[in-house]
Amino acid sequence: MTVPVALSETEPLDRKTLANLAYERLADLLVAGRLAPGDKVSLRTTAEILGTSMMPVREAVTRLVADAALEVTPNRAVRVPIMSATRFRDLTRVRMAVEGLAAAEAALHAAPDQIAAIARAESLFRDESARTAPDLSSAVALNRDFHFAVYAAAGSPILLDIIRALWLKAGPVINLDLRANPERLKSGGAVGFHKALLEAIRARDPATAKTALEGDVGGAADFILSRSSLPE
Amino acid sequence: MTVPVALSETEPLDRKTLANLAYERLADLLVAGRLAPGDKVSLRTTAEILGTSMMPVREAVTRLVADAALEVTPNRAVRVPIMSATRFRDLTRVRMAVEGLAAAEAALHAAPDQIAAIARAESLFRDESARTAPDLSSAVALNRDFHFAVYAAAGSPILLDIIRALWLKAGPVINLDLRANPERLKSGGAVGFHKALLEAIRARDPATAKTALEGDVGGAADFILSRSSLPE
DNA sequence: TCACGCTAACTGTGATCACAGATCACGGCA
DNA sequence: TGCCGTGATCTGTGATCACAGTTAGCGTGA
Repeated sequence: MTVPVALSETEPLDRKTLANLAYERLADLLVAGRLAPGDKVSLRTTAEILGTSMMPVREAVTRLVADAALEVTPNRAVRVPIMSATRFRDLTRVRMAVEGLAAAEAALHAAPDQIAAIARAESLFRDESARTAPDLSSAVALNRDFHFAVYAAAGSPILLDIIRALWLKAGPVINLDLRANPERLKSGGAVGFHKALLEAIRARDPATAKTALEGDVGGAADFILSRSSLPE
Repeated sequence: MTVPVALSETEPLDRKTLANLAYERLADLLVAGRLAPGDKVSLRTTAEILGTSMMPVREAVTRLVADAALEVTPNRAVRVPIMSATRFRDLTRVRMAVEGLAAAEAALHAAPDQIAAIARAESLFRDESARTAPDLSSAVALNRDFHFAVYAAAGSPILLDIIRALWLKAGPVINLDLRANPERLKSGGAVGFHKALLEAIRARDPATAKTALEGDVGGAADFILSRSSLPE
């Protein structure tokens, strides 16, 4: 049996088990900052909310715990980990290195349609940020879309998985902070860094792409650390 | 209550659940190359071997599947993924970048006792490799010990977790190949690269450390790709 | 001898139950 | 009024059962 090329190049999508669906739900909440550090996640309660038995939720939570996106405390309670300033700095360093690498690779390898997708995502995020009263949930989602459009263009599935795991850890801190300090959307340089990143990718300039991304990630981190609501 | 400093700086170890023990067992088998690509892993069978119910194994396998260290085929069978040459190249590129970064950080931040531990591990691996008939299982374990002594010295828990996940993917291919072609232990440059890496760390030279590690990882990968038992 | 078909044994997934331990709120005592 | 003890209710962990689907092997047919 022969299959169209476009189809054979497509990644096998996750088996649609209830556990995978539960995982995606929880992962979305985490990267969107809808779950805050310290929030408890009960297996039975979320199972009831999702309308399933405890089993799929249990599996989803197990995976998130393995990624350190959730943690189970010694007292048998699952919660979003409380990130110390030290750990946040570590996370930011790793993100700048790994996502910087992905941005550089994207500059080298992005196909025309991928560049178009990145440009589209950049435009949507810029428009939302420019509104007088930006919708925070939309802005968070559009920021994520832009970043992952770039990372997808790097053409490395393994790197992409690593970055996804990093965002699960960073989401609660970064996007919760954004909801608390929405002025970062305007005063922060996100829009500028995105524009620079897009242009670097268009120019096939990996070094500048990496620098732009590091500015974006590092800038937000500095902002949060200066407000320093983080313990330790 | 006050606790000794040395104690408070220690990482909280994994809760000793049966699921965690099962995970460690399976992870060890994978990084040691004792499980080959394509090998099937039955939940019930391994549960019986470990003397538990299916439940802990199920949880361990779930985590390994999430890391792509195992996969469940569309026909409901869990197996070690079969790595294509393309994917192996991707994995190697990412490993060189990430583990290279860790090596550089280790050169910058390694404490004296950490350097001593690295030197000890280097020596043990060198001795084993020099034997007329090296024990492959020992050599594989000692190589792992050396590498992770370096990565631990980088002082980044997050980077360490990422690298652990990479080794779960690489182990079956690399260490299975080593068992098939044990001459790589002697002809390959591992011992030399390790020595260079150790010296670079001692000299606080991150660039050289990164280069040495890239040589080690890249050299083994080139050897395997040239033998090219990998599909695609 | 080869091919077909059937059954029996296996697969992961989901649900349910059991259990030990921790938490929390309520009530009684000082 | 303030504090301590206690039981009801919650927590995750492990075991067991049910189910639908796949695989593999054996026997029967041509």
